[in-house]
Amino acid sequence: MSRALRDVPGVALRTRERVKAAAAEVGYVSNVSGSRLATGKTGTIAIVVPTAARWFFGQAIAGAGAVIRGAGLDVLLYELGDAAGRQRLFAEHGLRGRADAVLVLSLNLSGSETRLLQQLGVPVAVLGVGPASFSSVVVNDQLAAESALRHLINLGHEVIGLIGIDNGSDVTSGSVPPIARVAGYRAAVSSAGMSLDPDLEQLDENSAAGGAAAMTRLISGPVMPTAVFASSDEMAFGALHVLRSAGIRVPADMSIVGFDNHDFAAVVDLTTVDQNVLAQGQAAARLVLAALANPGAAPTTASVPTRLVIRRSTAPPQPLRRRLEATDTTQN
Amino acid sequence: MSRALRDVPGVALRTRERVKAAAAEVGYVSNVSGSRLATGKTGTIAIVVPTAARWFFGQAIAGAGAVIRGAGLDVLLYELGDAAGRQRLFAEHGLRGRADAVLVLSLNLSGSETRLLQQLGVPVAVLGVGPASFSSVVVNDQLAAESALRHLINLGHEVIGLIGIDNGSDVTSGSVPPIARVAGYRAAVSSAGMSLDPDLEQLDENSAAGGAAAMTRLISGPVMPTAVFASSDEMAFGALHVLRSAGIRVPADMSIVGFDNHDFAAVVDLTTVDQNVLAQGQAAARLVLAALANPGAAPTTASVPTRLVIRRSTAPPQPLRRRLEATDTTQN
DNA sequence: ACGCGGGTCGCAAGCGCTTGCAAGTGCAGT
DNA sequence: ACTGCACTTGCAAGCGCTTGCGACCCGCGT
Repeated sequence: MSRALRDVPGVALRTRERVKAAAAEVGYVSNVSGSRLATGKTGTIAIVVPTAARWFFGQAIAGAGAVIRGAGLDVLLYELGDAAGRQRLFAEHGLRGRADAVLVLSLNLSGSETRLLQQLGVPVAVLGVGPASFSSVVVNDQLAAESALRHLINLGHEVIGLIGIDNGSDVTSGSVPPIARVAGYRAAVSSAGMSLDPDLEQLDENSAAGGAAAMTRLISGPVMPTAVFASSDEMAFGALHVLRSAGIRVPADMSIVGFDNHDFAAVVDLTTVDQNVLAQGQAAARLVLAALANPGAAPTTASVPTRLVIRRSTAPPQPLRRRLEATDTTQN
Repeated sequence: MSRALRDVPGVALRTRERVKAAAAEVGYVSNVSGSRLATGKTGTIAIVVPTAARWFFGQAIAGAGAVIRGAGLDVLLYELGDAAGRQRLFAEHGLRGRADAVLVLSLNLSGSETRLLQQLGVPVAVLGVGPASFSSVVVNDQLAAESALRHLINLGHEVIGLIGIDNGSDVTSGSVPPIARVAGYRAAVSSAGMSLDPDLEQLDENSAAGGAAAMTRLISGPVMPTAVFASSDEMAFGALHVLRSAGIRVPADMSIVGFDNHDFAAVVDLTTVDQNVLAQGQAAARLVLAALANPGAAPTTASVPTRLVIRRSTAPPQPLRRRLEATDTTQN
């Protein structure tokens, strides 16, 4: 008897126990498909993500997954992979009926994608800025970037470069942060009375290679900054590599601050803005669980705080001084 | 008519088209739960993994996921998280009826866990060494470690340290490689006519912090090695950090080689053993798909080749020379 | 023109579970 | 001892899909 196994009221305690004992004896396990059909619920939440192979998404998946599993639900993982994969998932009815809710991690949803998600008829929450019709968890990227910049400004830096994220046409990348972080950079620089210089803003793809390329452009440009704000730690890592190869010492010759607090930021002593991605994932999952529990409710927006983590990649600018020999280019 | 939509033979072409057109018009999408109940297949493969938040598993999930999705199946992600989560998944019938097959990534399965998986009655494949009853994809860790060691030996190193993985009681860690890599280290050292010294073998948890701790012990031990083999890149990163802080230059004063070819190995110029984790994930998925297509078949073992990637963290040992000033401890 | 057979079509019987409901049980009140 | 009520129990009707099978249609051969 189904009611006994599921602890539904309306069954005498004795009967319940008898039934459970019998079930255990035979090794009976209720068939999931049957109950899904009968109830219409799948007990599953879909997580849609560009790829699981990048740090940010790994963190977010782990955070969200823990909360979802804690609620007794399963997680169905959809990695978009590339544009074709993205198309496939959204265009066909790839998600229909497979999950009770969906969690979209850091994707710039197009209008039609938003519409398709709505037509699914299940709660949707997004990580990052998204359509107003969905719950979302955000980080104040602009403010966070500004705080990083103020740190550099307070140290006395007057020529500060930007390494920004240029998503280009890459579907595996995130959403709005790129712009917001650039805006934070500009706001802080301007309000410190310094002028904005396009040569000091170098955008590239969000990766170590992109960061390296951007830094290369900065240190070979018309004005050499004494400090650089990188929009992601991965880009900062690439930038550090270039600096090391070029014999430019950090932080003596150049300060650098990143964004993320990636696991390896501590390993390379990178000052960075900590955005707790794990917590963001958890918050997003909680939002979607709340929507599931209370279907009528209006979409909510949760905000996760950031904080600046100061390590040893930032220091006051060195006043005109002769450059030491770069004896250590190969040092790690 | 179900047969028309699914392109099952036995339906006239004209009828099929008519049905499809009508379905499209009404926006009809077949109910997944219904078909699952009727067919007994879920169209889903479960991936069991300690956590999605680490590089290795992110890569493996992405690799396996791409193949699974390519076959038109969904992936259900189970992260163990901790011992309790592991217990929960295996002990209760957490997986029963939810997936047509399961892929276990890098877990040392206990006897009872193996038995429970077998009782699921679905194909199981594992990434890493596992029970003979399951298909598996492996890497020859010992040979790979030996090749790394031979590289150091050929460079002329005669005192080579080991930073090894000590899983301790951590469930979120992997399987057999720790031992195999240590064995490779010992085999190569011995066969080069050098003697093994317990002080040169430092085990710690597989993380940057663990690598740092192990390296600290090595450079403060009774014999100072001129080269070190680290069993994972993450440990090597931590080790590099310690060396930099200590003013020990790489590779001038100390060579170091890692294992993994982690995304950031290139960024820190780390010589390392590339084990194509993405390919391992793909291979594991293919194994499980094959088992699904051909239920009777005996378990297979696929082997993924490794290769040594030489970067700038290894060089011949410097013969007795005076140590330069460590002016650059803060450099990045 | 009639019969036959290959090819289609549509009905209906499940798949295993949930749940409303009628029947049944036991106990307290009269 | 009988009636009434609250609580249990077990039955049966779906949930939406797949699939075996009988009914049917049409065109061919005789």
